[in-house]
Amino acid sequence: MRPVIGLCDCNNFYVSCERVFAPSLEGQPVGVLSNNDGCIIARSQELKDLDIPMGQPAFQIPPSVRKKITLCSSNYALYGDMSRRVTETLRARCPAIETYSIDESFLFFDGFSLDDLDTHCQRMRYEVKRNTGIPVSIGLSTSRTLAKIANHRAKKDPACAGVCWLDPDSITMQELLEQLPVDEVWGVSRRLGDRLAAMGITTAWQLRQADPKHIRSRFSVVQEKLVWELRGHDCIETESLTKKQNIMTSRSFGRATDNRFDVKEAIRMHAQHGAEKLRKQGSEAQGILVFMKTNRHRMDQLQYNPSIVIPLVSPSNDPRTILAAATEGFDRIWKDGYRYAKAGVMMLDTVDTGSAPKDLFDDTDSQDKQRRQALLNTIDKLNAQMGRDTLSFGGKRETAPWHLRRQHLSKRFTTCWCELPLAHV
DNA sequence: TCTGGGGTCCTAGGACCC
DNA sequence: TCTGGGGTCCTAGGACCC
Repeated sequence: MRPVIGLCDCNNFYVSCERVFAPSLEGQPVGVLSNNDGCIIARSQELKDLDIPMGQPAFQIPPSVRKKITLCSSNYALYGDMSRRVTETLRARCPAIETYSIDESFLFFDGFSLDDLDTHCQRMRYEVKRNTGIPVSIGLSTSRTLAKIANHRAKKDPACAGVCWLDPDSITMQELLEQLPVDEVWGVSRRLGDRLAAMGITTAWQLRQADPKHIRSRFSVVQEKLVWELRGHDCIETESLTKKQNIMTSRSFGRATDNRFDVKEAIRMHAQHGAEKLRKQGSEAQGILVFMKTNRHRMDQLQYNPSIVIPLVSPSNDPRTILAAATEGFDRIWKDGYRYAKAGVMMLDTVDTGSAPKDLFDDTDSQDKQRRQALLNTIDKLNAQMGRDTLSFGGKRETAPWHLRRQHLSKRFTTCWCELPLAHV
């Protein structure tokens, strides 16, 4: 018997997080918006039932519908912390766990008896709900791809009560795969789906029956693995995702701007956040990429989307080094006369801190290095305790045009003392 | 007025080497 | 007609994910 893999997925995660602290939203159509209150990125079932699609720009929702629904700005401080709490609860019942995204984790049930698994998973669901208020569903099979499919069924079929085990070689599995359009399989999107359809493969079952070698020759090793996954063989690795090779920090601006100072300030902020993310994962970047963009939707405006890579002399996560490189990059690509709508910085080709060979020309003595490290540790500690950007290099203005629009933001209920929910007696 | 922000992996093809 | 053959490394770009 192959080992059982589970996929635990939080139901409508962002919406569920909002509902934990606003119970009146229960049963109501609720959506969560992307940064800048731009597009719908999460929907409650009630909102899905109103045929509001994923990715819909908020301003395109008809006023008649807009009146009936609640839209929230995204609150990543809240969602990130809730996600951590969900994972902690799961880990207590299943130590072999692999976080896949903010709302999904793979669970590895090696050594568990199949007979007890349903009860065990029901208990996990109950505990997550009790400890965090978040409803989850668990799908079980023998590969990640099939666990994903089982999870979908766990959500949709009331008879499952939130947990669904699918034997890869059962009739039930075959029937399910025969009804599943191939482009709804994890890893197959519309484009690939069209190419498969041209070969006569339109259902997940047909893909499973296809010759893996043939699929590999027509597509790539990724799609070949998919065939094996559909047959119940676990062959997709996801755990290498722990340390990021590149770290992107970027945001669209609340308002577009042609002001050099504004854009530079945004880039400097992203550079500092990037350096902070590097230190958090114990990495140093070997180079940084700086970019800015005009609004691609405004065809009536001049477009300019420059980017530049600035290599670092030696790998670094020191905000002053990163800032200097980002500023240099900015100065080299900046042009007057455009209305910029977005800017960002990417930390490139990260390596473990201290793993790089020593730079021969680096004459900083070790005492200097220690002082520098102590300073960075203090900055990180303060920002972690007191909130992001409590301490930063160069001031920031609350009114800068690049600040996010967040008109419907909930509180940081679980990560900020001054925003704890209040109980009224 | 208004349209997200991250990531990963794979392949093809060029540069370069012996 | 025919222009060596095999290998590595790097990068750009495509495709997909949440």
